[in-house]
Amino acid sequence: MAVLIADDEPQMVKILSAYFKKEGFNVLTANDGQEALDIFESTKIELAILDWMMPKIDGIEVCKYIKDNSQTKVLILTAKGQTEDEIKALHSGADDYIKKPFDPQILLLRAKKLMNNSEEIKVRDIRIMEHEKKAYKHEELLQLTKIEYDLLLFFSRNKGVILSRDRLVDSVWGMDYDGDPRTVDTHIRRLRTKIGTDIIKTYRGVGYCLEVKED
Amino acid sequence: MAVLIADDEPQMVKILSAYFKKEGFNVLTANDGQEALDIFESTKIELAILDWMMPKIDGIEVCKYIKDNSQTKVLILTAKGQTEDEIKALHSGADDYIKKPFDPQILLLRAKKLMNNSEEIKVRDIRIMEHEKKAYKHEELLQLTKIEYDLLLFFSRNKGVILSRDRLVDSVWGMDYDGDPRTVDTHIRRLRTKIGTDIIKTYRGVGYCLEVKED
DNA sequence: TGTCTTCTTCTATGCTTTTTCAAATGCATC
DNA sequence: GATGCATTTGAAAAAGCATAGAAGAAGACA
Repeated sequence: MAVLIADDEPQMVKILSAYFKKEGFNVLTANDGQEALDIFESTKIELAILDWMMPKIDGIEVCKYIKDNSQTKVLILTAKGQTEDEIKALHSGADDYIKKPFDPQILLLRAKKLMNNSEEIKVRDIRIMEHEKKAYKHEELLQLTKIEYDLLLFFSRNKGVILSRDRLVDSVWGMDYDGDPRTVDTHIRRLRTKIGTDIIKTYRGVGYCLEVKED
Repeated sequence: MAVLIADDEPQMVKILSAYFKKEGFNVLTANDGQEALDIFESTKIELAILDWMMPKIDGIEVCKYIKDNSQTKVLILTAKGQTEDEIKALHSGADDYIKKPFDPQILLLRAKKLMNNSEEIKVRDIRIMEHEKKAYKHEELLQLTKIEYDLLLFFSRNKGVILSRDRLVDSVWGMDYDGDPRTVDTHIRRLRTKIGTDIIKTYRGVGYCLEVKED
Protein backbone atom coordinates (compact mmCIF):
# COMPACT_ATOMS: atom_id res chain seq x y z
CA MET A 1 0.00 0.00 0.00
CA ALA A 2 1.97 2.97 -1.24
CA VAL A 3 0.86 6.50 -0.46
CA LEU A 4 2.33 9.41 -2.37
CA ILE A 5 2.60 12.72 -0.53
CA ALA A 6 3.43 15.74 -2.66
CA ASP A 7 3.88 19.20 -1.20
CA ASP A 8 6.51 21.89 -1.61
CA GLU A 9 6.60 22.61 2.12
CA PRO A 10 9.10 20.13 3.59
CA GLN A 11 7.53 20.56 7.00
CA MET A 12 4.14 19.40 5.75
CA VAL A 13 5.62 16.41 3.96
CA LYS A 14 7.49 15.48 7.09
CA ILE A 15 4.47 15.59 9.36
CA LEU A 16 2.20 13.70 7.00
CA SER A 17 4.85 11.08 6.26
CA ALA A 18 5.22 10.45 9.95
CA TYR A 19 1.49 9.99 10.40
CA PHE A 20 1.10 7.60 7.51
CA LYS A 21 4.23 5.61 8.31
CA LYS A 22 3.04 5.18 11.85
CA GLU A 23 -0.09 3.57 10.43
CA GLY A 24 1.98 1.12 8.44
CA PHE A 25 1.74 2.67 5.01
CA ASN A 26 4.55 2.69 2.55
CA VAL A 27 5.14 6.40 1.98
CA LEU A 28 6.69 8.09 -1.06
CA THR A 29 7.26 11.83 -1.17
CA ALA A 30 7.65 14.53 -3.80
CA ASN A 31 8.40 18.23 -3.57
CA ASP A 32 6.82 19.34 -6.81
CA GLY A 33 4.34 18.20 -9.43
CA GLN A 34 6.91 16.84 -11.83
CA GLU A 35 8.43 14.68 -9.15
CA ALA A 36 4.98 13.47 -8.18
CA LEU A 37 4.26 12.37 -11.76
CA ASP A 38 7.61 10.63 -12.04
CA ILE A 39 6.89 8.64 -8.92
CA PHE A 40 3.39 7.88 -10.11
CA GLU A 41 4.75 6.51 -13.38
CA SER A 42 7.30 4.25 -11.79
CA THR A 43 5.32 2.88 -8.86
CA LYS A 44 1.91 1.54 -8.16
CA ILE A 45 0.29 4.18 -5.94
CA GLU A 46 -2.82 3.53 -3.91
CA LEU A 47 -3.49 7.08 -2.82
CA ALA A 48 -1.95 10.39 -3.86
CA ILE A 49 -2.15 13.36 -1.50
CA LEU A 50 -1.40 16.42 -3.58
CA ASP A 51 -0.91 20.01 -2.59
CA TRP A 52 -2.67 22.33 -5.00
CA MET A 53 0.10 24.91 -5.23
CA MET A 54 3.29 23.18 -6.26
CA PRO A 55 6.20 24.25 -8.45
CA LYS A 56 6.47 23.02 -12.05
CA ILE A 57 3.07 21.28 -12.32
CA ASP A 58 0.24 22.12 -9.95
CA GLY A 59 -1.75 19.58 -7.97
CA ILE A 60 -4.85 19.83 -10.15
CA GLU A 61 -2.92 18.95 -13.28
CA VAL A 62 -1.20 16.05 -11.56
CA CYS A 63 -4.60 14.90 -10.33
CA LYS A 64 -6.09 14.98 -13.82
CA TYR A 65 -3.24 12.96 -15.21
CA ILE A 66 -3.46 10.37 -12.46
CA LYS A 67 -7.23 10.07 -12.82
CA ASP A 68 -7.04 9.63 -16.58
CA ASN A 69 -4.50 6.89 -16.26
CA SER A 70 -5.35 4.87 -13.19
CA GLN A 71 -7.73 3.98 -10.43
CA THR A 72 -5.52 5.68 -7.88
CA LYS A 73 -7.39 7.76 -5.32
CA VAL A 74 -6.50 11.44 -5.07
CA LEU A 75 -6.88 13.83 -2.18
CA ILE A 76 -6.20 17.51 -2.83
CA LEU A 77 -4.68 19.68 -0.13
CA THR A 78 -4.96 23.41 -0.30
CA ALA A 79 -4.62 26.76 1.40
CA LYS A 80 -7.27 28.19 -0.90
CA GLY A 81 -10.75 28.46 0.48
CA GLN A 82 -12.98 29.64 -2.33
CA THR A 83 -16.03 27.67 -3.35
CA GLU A 84 -14.85 27.86 -6.93
CA ASP A 85 -11.58 26.20 -6.05
CA GLU A 86 -13.29 23.35 -4.35
CA ILE A 87 -15.54 22.83 -7.36
CA LYS A 88 -12.52 22.93 -9.61
CA ALA A 89 -10.77 20.35 -7.48
CA LEU A 90 -13.69 17.96 -7.47
CA HIS A 91 -14.15 18.40 -11.22
CA SER A 92 -10.56 17.48 -11.82
CA GLY A 93 -11.49 14.04 -10.56
CA ALA A 94 -10.18 14.35 -7.02
CA ASP A 95 -11.88 12.04 -4.56
CA ASP A 96 -11.60 14.43 -1.66
CA TYR A 97 -10.45 17.91 -0.84
CA ILE A 98 -9.15 19.31 2.45
CA LYS A 99 -8.44 22.91 3.32
CA LYS A 100 -5.32 23.93 5.20
CA PRO A 101 -4.95 24.17 8.06
CA PHE A 102 -6.36 20.77 8.95
CA ASP A 103 -6.03 18.16 11.61
CA PRO A 104 -3.74 15.35 10.42
CA GLN A 105 -6.02 12.85 12.12
CA ILE A 106 -8.91 13.91 9.91
CA LEU A 107 -6.76 13.63 6.85
CA LEU A 108 -5.75 10.15 7.93
CA LEU A 109 -9.36 9.12 8.43
CA ARG A 110 -10.46 10.49 5.09
CA ALA A 111 -7.47 8.88 3.40
CA LYS A 112 -8.28 5.50 4.93
CA LYS A 113 -11.86 5.81 3.77
CA LEU A 114 -10.66 6.31 0.22
CA MET A 115 -8.36 3.31 0.35
CA ASN A 116 -10.40 0.66 2.04
CA ASN A 117 -11.69 -0.93 -1.11
CA SER A 118 -8.45 -1.87 -2.77
CA GLU A 119 -6.93 -5.05 -1.55
CA GLU A 120 -3.48 -6.04 -2.54
CA ILE A 121 -0.98 -8.66 -1.51
CA LYS A 122 2.73 -8.09 -1.72
CA VAL A 123 5.45 -10.74 -1.65
CA ARG A 124 9.01 -9.89 -2.54
CA ASP A 125 8.78 -7.90 -5.77
CA ILE A 126 5.43 -9.42 -6.70
CA ARG A 127 2.20 -7.56 -6.14
CA ILE A 128 -1.22 -9.06 -6.58
CA MET A 129 -4.12 -6.68 -7.06
CA GLU A 130 -7.06 -8.83 -6.12
CA HIS A 131 -9.81 -6.53 -7.30
CA GLU A 132 -8.11 -6.15 -10.68
CA LYS A 133 -7.40 -9.87 -10.89
CA LYS A 134 -3.93 -8.97 -12.07
CA ALA A 135 -0.40 -9.52 -10.78
CA TYR A 136 2.64 -7.34 -11.24
CA LYS A 137 6.37 -7.82 -10.93
CA HIS A 138 8.27 -4.60 -10.46
CA GLU A 139 5.17 -2.63 -11.50
CA GLU A 140 5.06 -4.60 -14.73
CA LEU A 141 1.97 -6.60 -15.55
CA LEU A 142 2.57 -10.35 -15.53
CA GLN A 143 0.94 -12.24 -18.38
CA LEU A 144 -0.49 -15.08 -16.35
CA THR A 145 -3.07 -17.63 -17.41
CA LYS A 146 -6.04 -18.24 -15.15
CA ILE A 147 -4.49 -21.24 -13.41
CA GLU A 148 -1.17 -19.50 -12.98
CA TYR A 149 -2.90 -16.52 -11.40
CA ASP A 150 -4.98 -18.70 -9.10
CA LEU A 151 -1.91 -20.64 -8.07
CA LEU A 152 0.05 -17.49 -7.32
CA LEU A 153 -2.86 -16.06 -5.38
CA PHE A 154 -3.17 -19.17 -3.26
CA PHE A 155 0.54 -19.25 -2.62
CA SER A 156 0.60 -15.63 -1.59
CA ARG A 157 -2.31 -16.11 0.76
CA ASN A 158 -0.17 -18.77 2.37
CA LYS A 159 3.26 -17.17 2.23
CA GLY A 160 5.91 -19.26 3.91
CA VAL A 161 3.66 -22.30 4.18
CA ILE A 162 4.59 -25.54 2.46
CA LEU A 163 1.67 -26.62 0.32
CA SER A 164 1.26 -30.18 -0.88
CA ARG A 165 0.18 -30.94 -4.42
CA ASP A 166 -3.12 -32.24 -3.12
CA ARG A 167 -3.81 -29.06 -1.26
CA LEU A 168 -2.96 -26.99 -4.32
CA VAL A 169 -5.16 -29.11 -6.52
CA ASP A 170 -8.04 -28.83 -4.07
CA SER A 171 -7.96 -25.08 -3.88
CA VAL A 172 -6.99 -24.15 -7.40
CA TRP A 173 -8.74 -26.85 -9.42
CA GLY A 174 -11.47 -27.65 -6.92
CA MET A 175 -12.30 -30.64 -4.78
CA ASP A 176 -13.94 -32.52 -7.60
CA TYR A 177 -10.93 -32.50 -9.89
CA ASP A 178 -9.63 -35.97 -10.54
CA GLY A 179 -6.66 -35.36 -12.78
CA ASP A 180 -3.02 -36.14 -12.16
CA PRO A 181 -1.58 -34.15 -9.21
CA ARG A 182 1.67 -33.96 -11.15
CA THR A 183 0.05 -31.53 -13.50
CA VAL A 184 0.80 -29.06 -10.74
CA ASP A 185 4.48 -29.42 -11.52
CA THR A 186 4.02 -28.15 -15.03
CA HIS A 187 2.13 -25.10 -13.88
CA ILE A 188 4.61 -24.35 -11.14
CA ARG A 189 7.32 -24.50 -13.72
CA ARG A 190 5.61 -22.05 -16.03
CA LEU A 191 4.75 -19.77 -13.14
CA ARG A 192 8.39 -19.81 -12.10
CA THR A 193 9.57 -18.73 -15.52
CA LYS A 194 7.27 -15.73 -15.25
CA ILE A 195 7.71 -14.59 -11.66
CA GLY A 196 11.30 -15.71 -11.10
CA THR A 197 12.71 -19.13 -10.35
CA ASP A 198 13.70 -18.57 -6.74
CA ILE A 199 10.38 -17.44 -5.35
CA ILE A 200 8.60 -20.78 -5.14
CA LYS A 201 10.82 -23.34 -3.49
CA THR A 202 10.47 -27.10 -3.75
CA TYR A 203 10.33 -29.25 -0.64
CA ARG A 204 11.12 -32.68 -1.91
CA GLY A 205 8.45 -35.20 -1.06
CA VAL A 206 6.35 -32.56 0.68
CA GLY A 207 5.29 -29.82 -1.69
CA TYR A 208 6.00 -26.25 -2.69
CA CYS A 209 6.33 -23.03 -0.76
CA LEU A 210 6.34 -19.36 -1.59
CA GLU A 211 9.37 -18.11 0.31
CA VAL A 212 9.02 -14.72 1.95
CA LYS A 213 12.76 -14.11 2.10
CA GLU A 214 15.46 -15.18 -0.27
CA ASP A 215 18.17 -17.36 1.19
CA MET B 1 -32.35 7.15 -7.71
CA ALA B 2 -33.84 8.46 -4.51
CA VAL B 3 -32.12 10.96 -2.26
CA LEU B 4 -33.24 11.43 1.32
CA ILE B 5 -32.77 14.88 2.87
CA ALA B 6 -33.30 15.13 6.62
CA ASP B 7 -33.01 18.38 8.52
CA ASP B 8 -35.16 20.13 11.11
CA GLU B 9 -34.77 23.51 9.44
CA PRO B 10 -37.50 23.68 6.78
CA GLN B 11 -35.55 26.33 4.93
CA MET B 12 -32.54 24.04 4.52
CA VAL B 13 -34.69 21.15 3.33
CA LYS B 14 -36.38 23.40 0.83
CA ILE B 15 -33.17 24.73 -0.68
CA LEU B 16 -31.49 21.35 -0.94
CA SER B 17 -34.59 19.72 -2.36
CA ALA B 18 -34.71 22.32 -5.10
CA TYR B 19 -31.07 21.73 -6.00
CA PHE B 20 -31.37 17.98 -6.19
CA LYS B 21 -34.69 17.99 -8.03
CA LYS B 22 -33.22 20.33 -10.61
CA GLU B 23 -30.56 17.70 -11.26
CA GLY B 24 -33.19 15.08 -11.87
CA PHE B 25 -33.04 13.23 -8.56
CA ASN B 26 -36.05 11.80 -6.86
CA VAL B 27 -36.08 13.62 -3.51
CA LEU B 28 -37.63 12.51 -0.22
CA THR B 29 -37.58 14.72 2.86
CA ALA B 30 -37.78 14.31 6.62
CA ASN B 31 -37.85 16.80 9.48
CA ASP B 32 -36.44 14.60 12.20
CA GLY B 33 -34.50 11.41 12.73
CA GLN B 34 -37.52 9.20 13.27
CA GLU B 35 -39.11 10.32 10.04
CA ALA B 36 -35.81 9.75 8.24
CA LEU B 37 -35.68 6.17 9.49
CA ASP B 38 -39.28 5.53 8.51
CA ILE B 39 -38.59 6.69 4.99
CA PHE B 40 -35.39 4.66 4.86
CA GLU B 41 -37.32 1.54 5.84
CA SER B 42 -40.00 1.97 3.24
CA THR B 43 -38.00 3.14 0.23
CA LYS B 44 -34.84 2.29 -1.58
CA ILE B 45 -32.52 5.20 -0.86
CA GLU B 46 -29.31 5.77 -2.72
CA LEU B 47 -27.98 8.64 -0.67
CA ALA B 48 -29.05 10.06 2.70
CA ILE B 49 -28.12 13.62 3.61
CA LEU B 50 -28.55 13.91 7.36
CA ASP B 51 -28.31 16.87 9.65
CA TRP B 52 -26.44 16.00 12.82
CA MET B 53 -28.73 17.86 15.22
CA MET B 54 -32.26 16.61 14.69
CA PRO B 55 -35.17 16.06 17.09
CA LYS B 56 -36.03 12.54 18.32
CA ILE B 57 -33.02 10.69 16.84
CA ASP B 58 -29.85 12.52 15.85
CA GLY B 59 -28.11 12.23 12.51
CA ILE B 60 -25.27 10.08 13.79
CA GLU B 61 -27.64 7.45 15.12
CA VAL B 62 -29.64 7.44 11.91
CA CYS B 63 -26.38 7.10 10.02
CA LYS B 64 -25.28 4.11 12.09
CA TYR B 65 -28.58 2.38 11.54
CA ILE B 66 -28.51 2.99 7.80
CA LYS B 67 -24.92 1.82 7.51
CA ASP B 68 -25.62 -1.34 9.49
CA ASN B 69 -28.55 -2.22 7.29
CA SER B 70 -27.73 -1.15 3.76
CA GLN B 71 -25.23 0.03 1.21
CA THR B 72 -26.80 3.48 1.17
CA LYS B 73 -24.33 6.35 1.13
CA VAL B 74 -24.55 8.86 3.95
CA LEU B 75 -23.47 12.48 4.05
CA ILE B 76 -23.58 14.26 7.41
CA LEU B 77 -24.43 17.93 7.64
CA THR B 78 -23.49 19.91 10.70
CA ALA B 79 -23.06 23.24 12.36
CA LYS B 80 -20.47 21.74 14.67
CA GLY B 81 -16.89 22.39 13.82
CA GLN B 82 -14.76 20.47 16.27
CA THR B 83 -12.20 17.98 15.07
CA GLU B 84 -13.66 15.47 17.48
CA ASP B 85 -17.07 15.79 15.90
CA GLU B 86 -15.72 15.22 12.47
CA ILE B 87 -13.90 12.11 13.66
CA LYS B 88 -17.09 10.91 15.32
CA ALA B 89 -19.03 11.44 12.12
CA LEU B 90 -16.58 9.52 9.99
CA HIS B 91 -16.42 6.74 12.56
CA SER B 92 -20.17 6.37 12.51
CA GLY B 93 -19.75 5.15 8.96
CA ALA B 94 -20.64 8.35 7.14
CA ASP B 95 -19.13 8.61 3.70
CA ASP B 96 -18.69 12.35 3.85
CA TYR B 97 -19.14 15.28 6.19
CA ILE B 98 -19.84 18.93 5.44
CA LYS B 99 -19.80 21.85 7.82
CA LYS B 100 -22.52 24.49 7.77
CA PRO B 101 -22.59 26.99 6.27
CA PHE B 102 -21.73 25.45 2.92
CA ASP B 103 -22.31 26.12 -0.74
CA PRO B 104 -25.12 23.93 -2.07
CA GLN B 105 -23.15 23.40 -5.26
CA ILE B 106 -20.34 21.78 -3.31
CA LEU B 107 -22.78 19.56 -1.51
CA LEU B 108 -24.23 18.56 -4.85
CA LEU B 109 -20.82 17.72 -6.25
CA ARG B 110 -19.84 15.70 -3.23
CA ALA B 111 -23.18 13.95 -3.27
CA LYS B 112 -22.77 13.05 -6.93
CA LYS B 113 -19.33 11.70 -6.25
CA LEU B 114 -20.75 9.42 -3.59
CA MET B 115 -23.37 8.20 -6.02
CA ASN B 116 -20.74 7.56 -8.63
CA ASN B 117 -22.16 10.17 -10.98
CA SER B 118 -19.09 11.87 -12.26
CA GLU B 119 -19.74 14.13 -15.22
CA GLU B 120 -17.15 12.76 -17.54
CA ILE B 121 -14.78 9.85 -17.67
CA LYS B 122 -11.72 9.74 -19.87
CA VAL B 123 -9.79 6.68 -20.96
CA ARG B 124 -7.21 6.74 -23.71
CA ASP B 125 -8.85 8.71 -26.53
CA ILE B 126 -12.37 7.91 -25.35
CA ARG B 127 -14.47 10.36 -23.40
CA ILE B 128 -17.80 9.53 -21.81
CA MET B 129 -20.18 12.32 -20.89
CA GLU B 130 -22.48 10.73 -18.38
CA HIS B 131 -25.13 13.39 -18.16
CA GLU B 132 -25.39 13.46 -21.96
CA LYS B 133 -25.28 9.69 -22.13
CA LYS B 134 -22.89 10.02 -25.01
CA ALA B 135 -19.38 8.85 -25.74
CA TYR B 136 -16.74 10.38 -27.95
CA LYS B 137 -13.59 9.16 -29.60
CA HIS B 138 -11.25 11.98 -30.53
CA GLU B 139 -14.06 14.51 -30.00
CA GLU B 140 -16.15 12.53 -32.46
CA LEU B 141 -19.50 11.18 -31.30
CA LEU B 142 -19.66 7.41 -31.18
CA GLN B 143 -22.85 5.82 -32.47
CA LEU B 144 -23.39 3.34 -29.70
CA THR B 145 -26.48 1.33 -28.93
CA LYS B 146 -27.79 1.33 -25.38
CA ILE B 147 -26.06 -1.88 -24.41
CA GLU B 148 -22.81 -0.80 -25.98
CA TYR B 149 -22.94 2.47 -24.09
CA ASP B 150 -23.75 0.79 -20.80
CA LEU B 151 -20.96 -1.71 -21.33
CA LEU B 152 -18.44 1.02 -22.10
CA LEU B 153 -19.59 3.03 -19.09
CA PHE B 154 -19.19 0.09 -16.76
CA PHE B 155 -15.80 -0.72 -18.20
CA SER B 156 -14.63 2.84 -17.76
CA ARG B 157 -15.84 2.96 -14.20
CA ASN B 158 -13.55 0.00 -13.67
CA LYS B 159 -10.57 0.85 -15.81
CA GLY B 160 -7.78 -1.67 -15.52
CA VAL B 161 -9.94 -4.22 -13.73
CA ILE B 162 -10.64 -7.59 -15.30
CA LEU B 163 -14.40 -8.07 -15.38
CA SER B 164 -15.96 -11.50 -15.73
CA ARG B 165 -18.91 -12.06 -18.04
CA ASP B 166 -21.10 -12.64 -15.02
CA ARG B 167 -20.16 -9.33 -13.53
CA LEU B 168 -20.78 -7.56 -16.80
CA VAL B 169 -24.14 -9.24 -17.20
CA ASP B 170 -25.14 -8.35 -13.66
CA SER B 171 -24.41 -4.69 -14.02
CA VAL B 172 -25.34 -4.08 -17.63
CA TRP B 173 -28.29 -6.43 -18.07
CA GLY B 174 -29.31 -6.63 -14.41
CA MET B 175 -29.28 -9.34 -11.80
CA ASP B 176 -32.44 -10.96 -13.05
CA TYR B 177 -31.21 -11.54 -16.59
CA ASP B 178 -31.04 -15.22 -17.37
CA GLY B 179 -29.72 -15.28 -20.90
CA ASP B 180 -26.48 -16.71 -22.16
CA PRO B 181 -23.43 -14.91 -20.71
CA ARG B 182 -21.77 -15.44 -24.09
CA THR B 183 -24.01 -12.80 -25.53
CA VAL B 184 -21.50 -10.46 -23.95
CA ASP B 185 -18.95 -11.59 -26.52
CA THR B 186 -21.04 -10.31 -29.37
CA HIS B 187 -21.49 -6.91 -27.82
CA ILE B 188 -17.83 -6.63 -26.94
CA ARG B 189 -17.03 -7.40 -30.53
CA ARG B 190 -19.30 -4.68 -31.86
CA LEU B 191 -18.08 -2.23 -29.24
CA ARG B 192 -14.52 -2.98 -30.28
CA THR B 193 -15.22 -2.19 -33.92
CA LYS B 194 -16.46 1.21 -32.81
CA ILE B 195 -13.97 2.28 -30.15
CA GLY B 196 -10.89 0.46 -31.45
CA THR B 197 -9.86 -3.16 -31.18
CA ASP B 198 -7.01 -2.77 -28.71
CA ILE B 199 -8.81 -0.97 -25.92
CA ILE B 200 -10.73 -3.87 -24.42
CA LYS B 201 -8.45 -6.82 -23.87
CA THR B 202 -9.52 -10.42 -23.46
CA TYR B 203 -8.27 -12.44 -20.51
CA ARG B 204 -8.93 -16.01 -21.53
CA GLY B 205 -10.90 -17.87 -18.94
CA VAL B 206 -11.27 -14.77 -16.78
CA GLY B 207 -13.01 -11.96 -18.59
CA TYR B 208 -12.44 -8.65 -20.31
CA CYS B 209 -10.60 -5.51 -19.26
CA LEU B 210 -10.49 -1.93 -20.42
CA GLU B 211 -6.76 -1.32 -20.51
CA VAL B 212 -5.56 2.05 -19.34
CA LYS B 213 -2.26 1.79 -21.15
CA GLU B 214 -1.48 0.25 -24.48
CA ASP B 215 1.22 -2.38 -24.47
C1' DT C 1 -52.20 -2.04 -37.36
C1' DG C 2 -48.73 -3.34 -40.45
C1' DT C 3 -44.26 -2.68 -42.38
C1' DC C 4 -39.62 -1.49 -42.01
C1' DT C 5 -35.58 -0.83 -39.61
C1' DT C 6 -32.56 -1.40 -35.95
C1' DC C 7 -30.98 -3.80 -32.08
C1' DT C 8 -30.34 -8.06 -29.49
C1' DT C 9 -29.77 -12.84 -28.85
C1' DC C 10 -28.25 -17.23 -29.98
C1' DT C 11 -25.99 -20.90 -32.73
C1' DA C 12 -22.38 -22.84 -35.53
C1' DT C 13 -17.68 -22.90 -37.19
C1' DG C 14 -12.87 -22.38 -37.20
C1' DC C 15 -8.98 -20.81 -34.77
C1' DT C 16 -5.89 -19.86 -30.84
C1' DT C 17 -4.38 -20.59 -26.33
C1' DT C 18 -4.19 -23.26 -22.42
C1' DT C 19 -4.05 -27.50 -20.06
C1' DT C 20 -2.93 -32.08 -19.51
C1' DC C 21 -0.24 -36.09 -19.73
C1' DA C 22 3.60 -39.06 -20.79
C1' DA C 23 8.34 -39.93 -21.52
C1' DA C 24 13.08 -38.44 -20.93
C1' DT C 25 16.29 -36.22 -18.30
C1' DG C 26 18.21 -34.29 -14.10
C1' DC C 27 19.07 -34.04 -9.14
C1' DA C 28 19.05 -34.93 -4.16
C1' DT C 29 19.30 -38.27 -0.55
C1' DC C 30 20.40 -42.38 1.62
C1' DG D 1 25.58 -45.21 -7.27
C1' DA D 2 20.83 -46.67 -6.74
C1' DT D 3 16.46 -44.99 -5.83
C1' DG D 4 12.77 -41.94 -5.85
C1' DC D 5 11.18 -37.69 -6.77
C1' DA D 6 11.45 -33.24 -9.56
C1' DT D 7 12.08 -30.90 -13.86
C1' DT D 8 11.90 -30.40 -18.64
C1' DT D 9 10.11 -31.12 -23.04
C1' DG D 10 6.85 -31.89 -26.50
C1' DA D 11 2.67 -33.21 -28.43
C1' DA D 12 -2.25 -34.32 -28.04
C1' DA D 13 -6.52 -32.92 -26.06
C1' DA D 14 -9.55 -29.66 -24.31
C1' DA D 15 -11.23 -25.30 -23.51
C1' DG D 16 -12.30 -20.71 -24.67
C1' DC D 17 -12.82 -16.98 -27.93
C1' DA D 18 -13.77 -14.45 -32.48
C1' DT D 19 -16.45 -14.16 -36.18
C1' DA D 20 -20.37 -14.42 -39.02
C1' DG D 21 -24.89 -14.90 -39.80
C1' DA D 22 -29.76 -16.05 -38.93
C1' DA D 23 -33.70 -15.59 -36.13
C1' DG D 24 -36.18 -13.01 -32.87
C1' DA D 25 -37.60 -8.76 -30.37
C1' DA D 26 -38.37 -4.03 -30.02
C1' DG D 27 -39.28 0.29 -31.75
C1' DA D 28 -40.33 3.93 -35.51
C1' DC D 29 -43.31 5.63 -38.64
C1' DA D 30 -46.85 5.91 -41.71
